[in-house]
Amino acid sequence: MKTSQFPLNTVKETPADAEITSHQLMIRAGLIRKLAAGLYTWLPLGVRVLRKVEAIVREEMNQAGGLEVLMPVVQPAELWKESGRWELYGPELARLNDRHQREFCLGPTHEEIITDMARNEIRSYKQLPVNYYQIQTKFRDEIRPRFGVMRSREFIMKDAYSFHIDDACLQQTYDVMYQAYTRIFQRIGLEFRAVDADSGAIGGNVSHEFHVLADSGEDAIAFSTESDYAANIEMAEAVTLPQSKPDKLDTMELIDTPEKHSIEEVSSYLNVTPDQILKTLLVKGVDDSIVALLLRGDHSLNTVKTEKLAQVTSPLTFATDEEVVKTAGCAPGSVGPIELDIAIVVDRSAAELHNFVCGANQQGKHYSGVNWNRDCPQPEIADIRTVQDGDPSPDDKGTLTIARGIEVGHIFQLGTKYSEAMNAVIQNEAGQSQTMMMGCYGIGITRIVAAAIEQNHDKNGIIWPINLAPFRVALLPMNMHKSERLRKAVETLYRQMLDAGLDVLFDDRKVRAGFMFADMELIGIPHRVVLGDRGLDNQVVEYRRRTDSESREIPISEIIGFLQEQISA
RNA sequence: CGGGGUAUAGCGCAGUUUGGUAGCGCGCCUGCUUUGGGAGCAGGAUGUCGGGGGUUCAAAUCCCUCUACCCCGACCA
Repeated sequence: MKTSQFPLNTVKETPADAEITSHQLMIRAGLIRKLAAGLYTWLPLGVRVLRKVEAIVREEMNQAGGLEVLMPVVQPAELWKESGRWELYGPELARLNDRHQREFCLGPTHEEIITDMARNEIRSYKQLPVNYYQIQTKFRDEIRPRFGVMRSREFIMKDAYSFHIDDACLQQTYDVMYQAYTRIFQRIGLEFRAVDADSGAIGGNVSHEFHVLADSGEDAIAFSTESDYAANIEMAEAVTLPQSKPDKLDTMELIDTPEKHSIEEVSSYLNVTPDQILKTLLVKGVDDSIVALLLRGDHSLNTVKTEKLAQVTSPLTFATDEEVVKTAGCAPGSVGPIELDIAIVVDRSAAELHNFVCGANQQGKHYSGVNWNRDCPQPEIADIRTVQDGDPSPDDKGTLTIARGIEVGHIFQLGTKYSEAMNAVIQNEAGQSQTMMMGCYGIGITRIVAAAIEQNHDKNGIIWPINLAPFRVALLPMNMHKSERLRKAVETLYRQMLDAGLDVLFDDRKVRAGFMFADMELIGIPHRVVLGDRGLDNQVVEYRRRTDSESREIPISEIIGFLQEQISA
């Protein structure tokens, strides 16, 4: 391709409304333009990248036995009412009426549609397992779209849905998809992790997320230094951190802690470390009750884990200050478990404390030297804290490291959540009706493009992994308009590159050298070949990798072979 | 949805306090010179000052109202 036929819509200035690097660079490099909040137009250069991602995903899905389908964006309300999600989904589901006032929605995901298709098309266990997928536009009316295509309202997703006769069969396909996803992200060329995940609103039990590692990621993931254990921090099991048992137990004392409310204040005032202080949080429980949650002072509450407790409400809601006063007899900051007559849950590590400090349920007073059972019955123990960097890995191998990740893929074992609600049954070997098992598998195609940039850029622009690059080679002539001999040589080289199957962008614009260099670095072309009159005299080109800081000379006759080697390496 | 902010040329911004009929940089067009890291000079085009209403001789500027967008919180590929 020549730049004269493929205009680069690059801009020098950073747009005011783009916050993160990938968003800024996508605008600056001319990949996307904003239409409205969370809605983006993909320009030609961006589409080339998008198609490369899609092609890899499609190949690997086909390779893994997936069957491509294409379902509508607009979906009838009836199916959503059948699954129960018409009511459950909330305002994120964009609803609309047609001219006959029939209700529809814009598909945020396609479980209902595929389940409807499957129940119509699949009759017998002999047709199972099947795994349908599509690469298609989704719409979610996000409360707050942000970060460009990272969290947009309209986006492209690869979504796959598998159907099975039993659990074992589902597990098998799930494993195949796990492997396929691993290959996809390897081929795309990003540093990633598969992590244990919460299955959230989609439903089901087993689930894994695939995260591209990047400091700007919205999710925190925890992984072991010694094993392949990895989990979303929401899910990562916090193991008990035992406290060395003291030789003798202190006596419990009531002490004045005037105006000392936070853990830090109490800690420095009493000169005890935060891990010796018990933190008491009051949250709303079922049936308008209040529940106390106890944590070590240096630990923080994990809401995802806590919401799974039977005693508390979901979503988790903190008690108001008035409710705290009414329940504990004092304001937040002095609350503790002693003689507190409500449901109490203590975190595993907090249950290990001895001689600890806690609130006394009297304004401005704490107890010190508190011990479980002697001073206060030990409450129900649960894992309700968020793991921290340096915690032991739950599999007992190594310690946990916390990293930031961008969720680009998520696979679930749904079980019969949708097939049961929508009566997707088949006949089994014994001739009886049986509800199908389902799995579902998503990849954010548009998000991958942003994540790739987030992980791979420098001050000059994007650094594409070779398999995502809109063009793999940039061919830059120096002042071609002044030298007919150079023009001929570069045109010849360009044709030879095309004939050799190289994905090359030939910059035939009449612009200065620096301008070309800056543009090609901004749009992130991995390999750069420069040819000028001087090089022509010596029959050499200058070659430079996007990640290199120096160029090297390669004989013109060898450059194509050299590039092919570099690209396949 | 709650809290905060912004809206002036394609982009980035000044002008608003103190009303007088719109400007800077980048980009764009033309010409000349230049040409190995986003060139220089000269000339040029481009604005319902977010929309509507009001006050006034006069509104980008003051008042009312609506809208869009951005940032902070809960969701997710």
